[in-house]
Amino acid sequence: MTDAFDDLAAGLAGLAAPRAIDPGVLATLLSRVRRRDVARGEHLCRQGEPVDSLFFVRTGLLRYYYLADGVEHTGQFFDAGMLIGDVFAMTGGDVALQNIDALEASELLVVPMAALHSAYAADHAMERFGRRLIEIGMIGSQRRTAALLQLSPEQRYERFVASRPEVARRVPLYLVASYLGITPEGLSRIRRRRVQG
Amino acid sequence: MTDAFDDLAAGLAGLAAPRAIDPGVLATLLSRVRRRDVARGEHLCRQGEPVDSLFFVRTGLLRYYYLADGVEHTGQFFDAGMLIGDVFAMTGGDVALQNIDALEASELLVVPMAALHSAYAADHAMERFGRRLIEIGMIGSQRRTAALLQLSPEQRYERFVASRPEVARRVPLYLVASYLGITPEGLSRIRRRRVQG
DNA sequence: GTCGCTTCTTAACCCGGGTCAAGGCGGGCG
DNA sequence: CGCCCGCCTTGACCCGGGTTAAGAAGCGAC
Repeated sequence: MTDAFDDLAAGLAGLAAPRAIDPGVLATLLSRVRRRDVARGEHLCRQGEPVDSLFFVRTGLLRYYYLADGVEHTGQFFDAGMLIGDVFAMTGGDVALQNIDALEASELLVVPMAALHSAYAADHAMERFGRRLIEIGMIGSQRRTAALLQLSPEQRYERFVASRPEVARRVPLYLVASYLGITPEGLSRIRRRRVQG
Repeated sequence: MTDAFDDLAAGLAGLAAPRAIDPGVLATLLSRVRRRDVARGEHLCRQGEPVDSLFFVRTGLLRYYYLADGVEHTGQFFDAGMLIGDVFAMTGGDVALQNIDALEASELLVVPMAALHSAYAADHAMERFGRRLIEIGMIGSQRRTAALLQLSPEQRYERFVASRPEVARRVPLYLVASYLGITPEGLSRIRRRRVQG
């Protein structure tokens, strides 16, 4: 499982690295991490159903989305190096509020929530690390809210392409539309305007 | 400062109460909490400026908002019993990304971030409590994102009134509009439709 | 009382994106 | 090879909310 640690450590290097975490606690946590390969289209969880893990994306691309009267609304995309999980389910909610599926064949590391909670309980520094992770996610979530409030669909599209060009290339446009909160037809028109005007 | 503790404890009772937190650590934290009364319209922080505290709302009503080319977009309202603070500034970002102001004359408890971080460092259970707080905020933020993605302004208004009737009564409509992501005129039309039919 | 400010509403016009319906295109599979 | 299906685009029409401009109601200050 050393390679799992390397990937996780590398992926999380941008955050305050887990320096002070007790090596034994970390080893125990990592020993419970499993690899999992998922095919494009495969679901890791569905809203209303119980989940017991969160996922580290080693390669590939995933998203979480909400389903409202037949329409999918994409919350966020996750590519290599990111952690994806249902926060509600992770914090005692037991069932997921979101759906998570793979947009490409992906290679994941599966972190059992029970193992994570054990690690939190066993080591203060680990708990702190978890707090930082959520805080960073919270800032991203608030930024997304701000974007939805203050930008037009067209501006959101430009900003999305500018900030995540890699993801924008790999994701089909109808999913980009569902992330921007518009229809595929709407996005198509926006793109045409950009080429012509 | 006992009354400060009571209020905080009562306000946070809905969360996993801070039972296991070391009494000494808690006492030290609470000893550094100060009361502050703010007038309607007063700002607690502005985007781009440093902040060093977060706030517990004892009475009154506040909000945070973003300013984009002269237009205010309200992120969330906070009334009695809630904690309000700029997460980015609270996590090493140093300056605020948000503006916070009082919509009514309010009575606050001011928690210095330095004191909070000391308490986090001093006690594992306190750190965990902080993690839970952020997690709960994160779930709320994701719910808000989902609402903006999948509901029309009209639906968002209905849902807002249904879920926070107290706040809806106390907040001027032009601020409700800025929370819903529409203009006061737009909200006015929505309300008229609802009355007529 | 009245001046002035804030808040809310109304009306007219505009426009972006939703909706519906149709068609194009490329790639996988039989 | 040819078919089908997933993905994308286009066009026509509609409609909600933005924009602009104006005015009404409430209310505090003087």
